[in-house]
Amino acid sequence: MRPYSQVLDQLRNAGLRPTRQRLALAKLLFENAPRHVTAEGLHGEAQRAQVRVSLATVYNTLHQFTEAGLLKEVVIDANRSHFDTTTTEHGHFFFEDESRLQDIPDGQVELVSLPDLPEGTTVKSIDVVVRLNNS
Amino acid sequence: MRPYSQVLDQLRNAGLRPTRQRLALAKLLFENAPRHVTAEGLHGEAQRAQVRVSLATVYNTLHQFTEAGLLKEVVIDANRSHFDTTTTEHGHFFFEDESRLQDIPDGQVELVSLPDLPEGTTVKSIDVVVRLNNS
DNA sequence: GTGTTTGCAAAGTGTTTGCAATTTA
DNA sequence: TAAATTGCAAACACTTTGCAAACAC
Repeated sequence: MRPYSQVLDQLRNAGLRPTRQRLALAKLLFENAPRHVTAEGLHGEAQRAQVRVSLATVYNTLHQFTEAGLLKEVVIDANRSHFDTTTTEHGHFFFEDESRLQDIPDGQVELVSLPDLPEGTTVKSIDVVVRLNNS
Repeated sequence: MRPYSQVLDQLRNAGLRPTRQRLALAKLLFENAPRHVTAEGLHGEAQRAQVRVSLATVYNTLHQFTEAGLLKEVVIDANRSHFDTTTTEHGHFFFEDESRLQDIPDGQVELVSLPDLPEGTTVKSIDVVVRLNNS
């Protein structure tokens, strides 16, 4: 839950100018958070909301927001990149038939323990995905 | 651990003719199992082993083997498809800096419990990925 | 022989990039 | 007005596909 009002500050802190496009995309993303988007999907939404923004800019913006810590990229789907407004650690359901992502409520997918790490490595993230089929 | 000798039978059972290309790829895959490959990587290996096989055939073969249950596709990397000779449930380390995959030993990444599933769904698989950075 | 498989090259898909025009500070 | 950002179209990387030739049974 990241109030949209904080977003402007976070853009500034990340050295990102609050352009019309970024603000519009941030609004779509964070006023409806928590949520998951693909570039294509967010672009379509923007168009439907009468926001003129190119697909290239949507891609750039998603990556910039990710670098700024506003989003987390979720690698789950061989065909498409997904982004999540929730950046804290949590698991995902992935509906294979619809290529749709859904958060697993906190506390429902804890690991028994952290595995022994290979020498000279640090954990970047731990991703738990429960892949689901209909029926 | 799937002995290479079983592979011929499994190809037959899957209705796949044991062609020169399939046998050669199966040999590379299962004589060195457990292991992880990408299409590009396996193709390179085949060439180095003097096996003439096209990249298109490598792709086709990897998918056919996956459908036949000989391999499991691991979606972990936004840029490339990875395949694993171990088809039973287990976690993975992913070395982000090298785009390399490694199995987590059995028992080191168990979940405390299965989360409540959304209505009308069944679990296809549960994927646990520990993403690692060097140092 | 008949149906399957292969390899090539072309097409496809999602994503990134170069650069001129535009916008922001 | 200097630097950042956008949008377009082209380029890209990986993957899939159509089809004629080669192969398996």
